[in-house]
Amino acid sequence: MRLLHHPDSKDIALPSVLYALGDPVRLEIVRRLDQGELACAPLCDALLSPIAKSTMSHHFRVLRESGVIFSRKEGTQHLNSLRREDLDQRFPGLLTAILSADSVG
Amino acid sequence: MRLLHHPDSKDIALPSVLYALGDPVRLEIVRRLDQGELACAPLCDALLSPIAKSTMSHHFRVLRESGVIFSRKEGTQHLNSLRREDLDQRFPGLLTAILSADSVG
DNA sequence: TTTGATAGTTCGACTTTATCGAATAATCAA
DNA sequence: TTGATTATTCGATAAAGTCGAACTATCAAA
Repeated sequence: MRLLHHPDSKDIALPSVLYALGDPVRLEIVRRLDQGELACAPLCDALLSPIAKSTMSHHFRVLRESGVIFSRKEGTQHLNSLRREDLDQRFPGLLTAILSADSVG
Repeated sequence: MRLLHHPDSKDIALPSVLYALGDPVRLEIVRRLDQGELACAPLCDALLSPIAKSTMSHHFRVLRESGVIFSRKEGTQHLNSLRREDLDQRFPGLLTAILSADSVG
């Protein structure tokens, strides 16, 4: 198993973060992670439209490599969480504005 | 000349806005438009890396159709401006957080 | 009007990225 | 070891981005 790459807080770039969040599926993932740590499978099940596992894997990688989420391995599953502190420190107000926005928006 | 399409304020969607801003060139355009209305050409000249006119045209379309900018035709040129009020009303704090972020971000 | 210059858009080709299903790897429990 | 669960990787197809060339629109000067 390859080590999961997470950028340092200082290396989290705004365009990458916005890009990562600029996809409806990934934005929905982030909304749910705001409630707490979750594995891929329950997130996948919770989505409105069915998405292939491989595609979900891709979405998690984009979120992880942009610095939006942190993934830790626990048994057979990966538990994902929002990097709230890092993001708040790096881009104050951004995550709050995004998560407090009308979810229909 | 086809009419330029601008979404109604209420139809501005968060994922689309984040997607539009999730590109370094478009983010740079928005940063400059925060200083005031500008046509494409001066923006194009001001960019760090040279971008083809046709590509710039594409970027402006993405920004316009997502509701981030307003474009009005004046003579041979299009003057672009940020839809600050609409965005602030729709997603409070978002644009402020993005524009006040470290530009190196 | 016609000509020329300026500002952007559209088109076709090529490159890059996204999505999917199938196959694979990793972990745990029986 | 076998089987079940969880997620990643691979190869193929579909979608989106980028470019230069050709085109349209507008204005100004002759």
